[in-house]
Amino acid sequence: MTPSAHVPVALCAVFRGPSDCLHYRIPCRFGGVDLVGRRVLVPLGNRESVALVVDTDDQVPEEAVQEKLKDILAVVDDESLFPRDLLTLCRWMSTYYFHPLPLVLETVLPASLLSRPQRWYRLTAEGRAALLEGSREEPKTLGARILESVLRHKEEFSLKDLETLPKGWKSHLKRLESLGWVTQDDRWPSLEPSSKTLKLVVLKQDPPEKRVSASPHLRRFLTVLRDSGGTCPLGDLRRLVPQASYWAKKLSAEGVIVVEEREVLRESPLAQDLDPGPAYELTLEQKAAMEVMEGAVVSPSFRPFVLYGVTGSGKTEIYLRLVEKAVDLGRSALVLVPEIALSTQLEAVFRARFGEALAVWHSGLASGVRDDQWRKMASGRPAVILGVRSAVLSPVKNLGLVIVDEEHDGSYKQEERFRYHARDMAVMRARIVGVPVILGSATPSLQTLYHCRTGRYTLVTLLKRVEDRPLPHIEIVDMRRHRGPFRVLSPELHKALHETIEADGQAMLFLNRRGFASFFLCRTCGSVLQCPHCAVSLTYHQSLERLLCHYCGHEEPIPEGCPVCFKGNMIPFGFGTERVEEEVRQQFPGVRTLRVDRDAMTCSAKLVRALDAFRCRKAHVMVGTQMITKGHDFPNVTLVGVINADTSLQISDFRSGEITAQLLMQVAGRAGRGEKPGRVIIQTYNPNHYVIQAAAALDYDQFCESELSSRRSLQYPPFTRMARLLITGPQQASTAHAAMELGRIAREKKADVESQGVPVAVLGPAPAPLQKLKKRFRYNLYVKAWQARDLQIFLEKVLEGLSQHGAFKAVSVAVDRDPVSSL
DNA sequence: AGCACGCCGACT
DNA sequence: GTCGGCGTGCTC
Repeated sequence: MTPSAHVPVALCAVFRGPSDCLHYRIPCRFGGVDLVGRRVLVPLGNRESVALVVDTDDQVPEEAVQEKLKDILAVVDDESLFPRDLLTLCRWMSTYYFHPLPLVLETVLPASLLSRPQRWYRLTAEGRAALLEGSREEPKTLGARILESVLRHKEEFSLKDLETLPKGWKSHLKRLESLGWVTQDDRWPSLEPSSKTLKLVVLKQDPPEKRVSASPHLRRFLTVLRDSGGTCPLGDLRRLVPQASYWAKKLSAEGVIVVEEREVLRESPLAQDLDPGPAYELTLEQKAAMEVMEGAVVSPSFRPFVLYGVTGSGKTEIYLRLVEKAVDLGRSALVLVPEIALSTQLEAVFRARFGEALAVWHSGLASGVRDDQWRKMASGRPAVILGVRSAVLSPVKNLGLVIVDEEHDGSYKQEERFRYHARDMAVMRARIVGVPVILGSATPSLQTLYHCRTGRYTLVTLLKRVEDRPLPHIEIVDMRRHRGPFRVLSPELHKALHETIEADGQAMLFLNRRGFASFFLCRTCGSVLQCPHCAVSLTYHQSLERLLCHYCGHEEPIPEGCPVCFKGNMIPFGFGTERVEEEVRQQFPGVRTLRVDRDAMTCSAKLVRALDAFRCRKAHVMVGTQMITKGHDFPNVTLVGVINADTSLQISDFRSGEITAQLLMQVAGRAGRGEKPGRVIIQTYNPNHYVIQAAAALDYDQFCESELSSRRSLQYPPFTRMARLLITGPQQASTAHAAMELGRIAREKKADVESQGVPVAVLGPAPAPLQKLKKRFRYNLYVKAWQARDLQIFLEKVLEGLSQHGAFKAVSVAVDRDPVSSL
């Protein structure tokens, strides 16, 4: 057949299929409808797969492809699953992050929408007769025998039921099929919303007063019902009124009430009621900030704003009012928060303000809840989405405003598989839709501040704390002067803790290291216990009495003696949060402590409870990691101690200074949020380091000034654009070889592109700081360019044809664009 | 990701 | 001699 240009063709991303999108013909019966964003069933090889139509007027590149075009078999959805802007964003991300579009879409869509129709099998009449005949010879393999037994006893079954069978059933099933003893048919997994029904009690008439006064439970039942406006979920009544079920039954039989069943979407389990709090007057500064940003919300246009406000300057109230504005105008708002900050006061505040319209989106959501949230948003009524990183990929329709709170936070960057930056994607999404985006922080990233200077972003500042609370007093303790037990709590910090507790205040101690001791060392041979899967030492956890790898989760018991020399004793070295807590307990008997880190806080509910307990002053001292630094407001905290300010400075990365400065400023911001003034003690071995000095002066601007100028002279981001190529493989030698080879290729292509006037740089390869992780060896190769598009061109050239290259057989190359971590 | 094809060890 | 192990390679 001659290839015809008139055949309509769809570009499809096949789920659980090849990493490139494939073309399929659109049969006439599907003509005239827009298939983009809908799922279709397509033939792939000898099977049928589910795919998402990504484009319909796509040009088929080669004639060779035209000849093998197959037809779309069926259209699955009645309408697009995606708001158009989200699909556009996905395609853009696929290109920018060098991540295959089908894989991007697989991470965006809930799992329930990815699955194929299931194949069901049943015995035919002929087959039943044959299998029940006694004289038939038993099949040889165990799998086949069990299969026959299943066939005899079960009416019908899917492939899933067979997965656990021992080998041999697959081929036997085929044989039975060819004999005509077994038939199969395909069924779609149920696509109905897996919602539950809510029983709603509606008051129809008032029962006679005499009866009501006779029963206190009935009286309460009616009071609650009336208080909630005559309509109340039965579940709520049950919780508040004894014997509610009995009365509901009785009253509905009498016609006093009606119980309606209504389908509801499951909610996030974190939903909780809270009163909206007193509406308060905005400060002059806040009003001015509102005025700058309001316009872009009212008549939407793409405008990036940076809300640079010191901790406690009231950024949240501005978010709330702008979101309110967008919702009032019938549009939706997307609010991104860092990982840890969810399930905190911010959620409560949003819940109180927006109630039903709020959808919470976080990684801990059960899959069913996530499916429902997806449907809720795709259905398109105006909503406020409050969520972590992945919420930037939520199918919110009719977006009117995007907010990224604490935009400098590292948790916006996904550090595995699909390494995207949610803050950058939030800006991109806002740009695609044409709406304003607000990046808020007390310590904006240098990249963001740089965009303000170049005029791409509009800077809005809040310099004053609400109610003019004073900034905390910062003290630096030179730890080089302290030995022995004072290495954990210096005499200065000890004294401050003592004074704080005496004065009935609360203290927070921060250390970004979990566990009791950082490593276990043999006194005789000096061996340090390492993780068998990663190139890191194991951390000693006293509470578990075990050694843990913080990177892969490996754990093992404490060895009796040294497993290397069999002579020495192992002793713990270095310290983490567990040890800090123990020191406090020992040095301050009777003082109540609370430890907040990943080990103590196994679920978000526990974290919420712990933070509430601390807020209610159930503990004097809270010891914790990153977790305690974000977004919490503890009015009674007057002392903040940074146990070791150097941990994040030691990271071998050009961003370590920026990260440390932000961390210290944020931690300091936790002190003195109430009426009492705050005090901050920073313990460090580098008291003269410019980052520590800047933090002590609470002068973030000054820090950024000097950091930016050094970044400029070193040609680092934000003045250049970087990408990291992470080479990993199961063998040391072949991975190292592939890394070298990639370096060679990159330098070869560098010459190519530079001859066309595209200046780029190649750095490395070098073993990654984490040389081995989860049984894989790791190497880094950095490339950089002065323009994003130049970097794109260069990366495309370098990666082109790598899969065919022999050195990359068992070795994979991951692209980490705009890397945040060098590990 | 599946599922083919294809080339080497333990069984009839 | 077969059955079946899982190593590469393609799927519009």
